[in-house]
Amino acid sequence: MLSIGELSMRTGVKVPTIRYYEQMGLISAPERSAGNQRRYSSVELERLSFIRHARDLGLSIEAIRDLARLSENPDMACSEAHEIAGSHLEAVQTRIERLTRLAGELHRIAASCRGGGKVGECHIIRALADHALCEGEH
Amino acid sequence: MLSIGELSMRTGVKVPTIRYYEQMGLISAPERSAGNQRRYSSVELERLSFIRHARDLGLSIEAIRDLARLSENPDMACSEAHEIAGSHLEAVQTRIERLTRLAGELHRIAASCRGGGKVGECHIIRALADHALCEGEH
DNA sequence: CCTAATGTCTCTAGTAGCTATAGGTTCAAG
DNA sequence: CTTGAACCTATAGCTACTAGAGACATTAGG
Repeated sequence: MLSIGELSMRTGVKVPTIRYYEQMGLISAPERSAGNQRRYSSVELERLSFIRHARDLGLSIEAIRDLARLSENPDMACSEAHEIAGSHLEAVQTRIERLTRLAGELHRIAASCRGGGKVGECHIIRALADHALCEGEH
Repeated sequence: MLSIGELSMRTGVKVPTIRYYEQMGLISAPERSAGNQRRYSSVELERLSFIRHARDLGLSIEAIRDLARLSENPDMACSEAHEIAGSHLEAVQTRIERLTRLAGELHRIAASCRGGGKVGECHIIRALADHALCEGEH
């Protein structure tokens, strides 16, 4: 039986976050010690590791709730899991593209100024004030 | 003199967001009509465009507040502006790298399953449950 | 000039995913 | 048995908005 602190260390999920997940219904309420402290078994350790990993991959709490529900019914078809992972992948790729365009723009803006002059002539400020100076859209 | 709705249309910033920016001190409280409605001049139009553009580039409200303060003192050195833009660029690039690694991992996970089988043998679920199956770190 | 439709006002609460604080209780080591 | 760390609940805060309620203002048409 693990205390919440031990569970936290083993999974890398912070203590308040574990309690938060319990509140959100991502993990179920565990047993309690005589003095009302949470005591976890290896089942919960695995479940929390699963959640941690999925969070690291950027999945939302909602998506994880769905996946976790699926993983508890091993006989269900896994097309839903496939769909969740796929649509998340798409979202991530979209975000990468967007960020890449932004980085290009920012690079251009930042490079236009060595930081030595006065704000009055600063290209950064000017570029930010005037969208028309941008190369692409964002 | 523009109403808040007209200002919104011209800048692409939604009406409640404009009021929110005013509350946050990003823009100052404008004049009011006889009936207590906000009336904006072109000064505020420019300022809000500036903010909009900077937000589009992903800058935080905090950073924008600093930049906007700078842009009002044209005699100040612009090294600070340079620094803000530079450190933001760095943050964006870090995020891109991280996301790219994640996308690779997700792609691998999603590709391992065509969605036809049962959850019990699903590689997506298994991969999420077991970090050790991952290729890189994240 | 009146009416109806639309726009605007303030205030409050909700979103995601936590994090932090306060004030109290329990546990484990010495 | 005492002490100090870990734990408990409950509440508020974070970012950057968004949504809703209920009341007032403006404007175009008749």
